Amino acid sequence: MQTPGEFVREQVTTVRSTVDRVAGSVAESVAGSVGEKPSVAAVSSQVGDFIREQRSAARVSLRELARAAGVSNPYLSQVERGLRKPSAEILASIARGLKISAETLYEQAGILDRRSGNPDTVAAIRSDEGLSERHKAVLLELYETYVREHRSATETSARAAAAARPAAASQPAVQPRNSKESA
Amino acid sequence: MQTPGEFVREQVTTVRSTVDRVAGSVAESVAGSVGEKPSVAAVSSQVGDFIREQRSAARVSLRELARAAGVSNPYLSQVERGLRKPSAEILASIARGLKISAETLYEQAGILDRRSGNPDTVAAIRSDEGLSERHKAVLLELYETYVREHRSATETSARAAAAARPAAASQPAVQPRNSKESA
DNA sequence: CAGCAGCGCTTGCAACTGCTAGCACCCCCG
DNA sequence: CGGGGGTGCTAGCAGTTGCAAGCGCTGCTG
Repeated sequence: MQTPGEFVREQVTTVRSTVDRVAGSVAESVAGSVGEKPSVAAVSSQVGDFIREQRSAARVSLRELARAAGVSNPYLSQVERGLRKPSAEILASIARGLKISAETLYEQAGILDRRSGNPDTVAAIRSDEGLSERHKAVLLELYETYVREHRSATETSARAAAAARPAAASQPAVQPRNSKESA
Repeated sequence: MQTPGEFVREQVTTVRSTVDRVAGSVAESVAGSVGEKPSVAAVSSQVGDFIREQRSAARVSLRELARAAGVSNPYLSQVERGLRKPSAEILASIARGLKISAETLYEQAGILDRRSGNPDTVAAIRSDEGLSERHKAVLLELYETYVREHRSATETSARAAAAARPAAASQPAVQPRNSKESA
């Protein structure tokens, strides 16, 4: 029987080989939704629709929002109708005008991927100076993977305890073994 | 002892960096008189410097990164030198090529606010309720491994820097090792 | 009725982004 | 020496972004 330390070490080794594969898709998980030209048009329309929704909800005219945001109203109109694809700076300005977070619009625009997990943990890893940027990216990706697993495992076990184990085997090399060890 | 070629190369490098510094301050003082521009120029230079650093750390040529990122190498060169301000999409592509998260580059570019995290990554992971205990252990082990690697790379770089000081090779030779180990 | 204020949108343009073609330089080989 | 491979950068250009000037429409007022 393995000691806990050995078990962890083995996991780390397994994780290492997985991490190399995962690392290649790290920024892709963020950029993937921005990569393909076809979806760009849809995304422009999405953020435009979203802006219009928020503006309507706030009962603000296009000109009022444009003024508040510091952008031209014709341009804002074009953005809302998906005719133009605004830069991040413009999105941030519009967010300010709408009194919502810029990240919200970035996500709608497909610029920023929604992060799972605890923002504090994410921020801790991101700001840790003892890590290289690449290692940060790898840890964050793994962290998110685990959080998603934990979440789905929690939901699955809430539904049917018997089905919980097979469902946990949906993730790559790491989780299956983990699952086996606990069984 | 330096060869004549090395000496000339060193001189050219020195001249280059001087010119860049002077050019940078010129652009800054010009932009400063326009009001908003200064911070934009500074930010463009910041993300460009950061990209160059990460690229050097990864021991990747400009062309290789450009290829990996799917952007043109002249454009990447201009971005690194702060001559152009890339869109979020381009930043995400570059991040993918560098195998780091896009958010990192967004932060450097001033598009995304940096969230100050818990200074203690270990504590953050430990107290994260979105993780199972096993996953916490795995993440922490990996984290420690990475920190150790980073630390030894830093120490190696400190030694290498001392040895390399006469050659004045402020360029990478140091961190590539880190990159190799993680790759 | 005309005039005014508001609404959102059209049009043309300057500035910018990201690219291609090519340059200058370096190193190595036959 | 010339040729090949690599490096990073220059210059010109097409397409895009964000703007200003202006349009057409609606409702209200004297």
